[in-house]
Amino acid sequence: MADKYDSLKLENQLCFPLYACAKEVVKRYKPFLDKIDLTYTQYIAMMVMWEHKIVNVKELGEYLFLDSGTLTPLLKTLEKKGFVTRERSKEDERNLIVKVTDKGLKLRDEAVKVPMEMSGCIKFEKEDAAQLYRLLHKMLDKFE
Amino acid sequence: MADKYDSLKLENQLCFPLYACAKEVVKRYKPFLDKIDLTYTQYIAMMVMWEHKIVNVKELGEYLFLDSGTLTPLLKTLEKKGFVTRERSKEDERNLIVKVTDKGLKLRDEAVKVPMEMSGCIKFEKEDAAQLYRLLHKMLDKFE
DNA sequence: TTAAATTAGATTGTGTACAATTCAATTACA
DNA sequence: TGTAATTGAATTGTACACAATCTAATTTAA
Repeated sequence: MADKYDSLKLENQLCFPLYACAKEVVKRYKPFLDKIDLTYTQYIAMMVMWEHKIVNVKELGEYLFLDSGTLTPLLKTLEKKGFVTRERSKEDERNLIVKVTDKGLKLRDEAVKVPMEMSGCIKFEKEDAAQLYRLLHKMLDKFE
Repeated sequence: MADKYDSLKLENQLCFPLYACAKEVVKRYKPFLDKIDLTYTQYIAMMVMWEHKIVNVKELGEYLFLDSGTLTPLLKTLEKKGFVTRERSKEDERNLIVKVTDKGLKLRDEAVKVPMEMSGCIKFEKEDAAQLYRLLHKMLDKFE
């Protein structure tokens, strides 16, 4: 039953379950992230901010694999919500310095609930999760 | 060095490499898909069309994990490009029947090059790819 | 059999993603 | 030193993605 178009079947793709899984997982974050007024992309941006406190847009983009076209409006939104501040660097005015605010830091105490709630929602065996984590990072490494 | 916020570190997430990998892979399809005038989402939609020839929007959405809000404009675009036709079912006018056209079928002969070109682009060992495929489908299964 | 419930798509509004371009600041170098 | 090249963000335009809502067609059940 093999034919020359087998490589175009959805079930023979690796990219498709990757694409679909990522979407489905992000979708399942929504009800929990709604409670702390963040979208998924804003949430991972805040993860970087919580850990590093101060970054510029370029660094943030490298952490998140996102460019200024995505980050500029996203950071303006986070600024409007009061979670970060944005200002040009004095040493090099090309750099935009993003800082987490007190309000942003307070949000962290709410956000710690999210990973807990999610782990209750997606039941994936520890072994499998570890394997998946390893393989995805192995792939990501090839992209840098 | 463990603290109560460890669960919020980017490096401790499973969702993030999933999200980032999916994006990076789709991005790498672009130069090849440009040559056949398809976006990634249009490409996977055409995969379903090449295999099934005729589907309605609901079925297509179930294959692709997408809803009408995404598919309606996407199918209109594919119709404009001449790759599919859209018409209401006579038996049940709620159903919109999507059919691949001759031009759409011809495109398949160009599209078979894409998986080949991609496999040359992303070098992932067969063993790892198989593992990753298995784990992603295992996760997708939990979402249905 | 007709009013209520359900179903399939379409529409609207918000928020990404990203390629391509622009702009201003800085750096390199002829 | 002054011009060219580079760099970091912002902007523009296109295309998703999806929640929420709407509409029309069909099914259900009283």
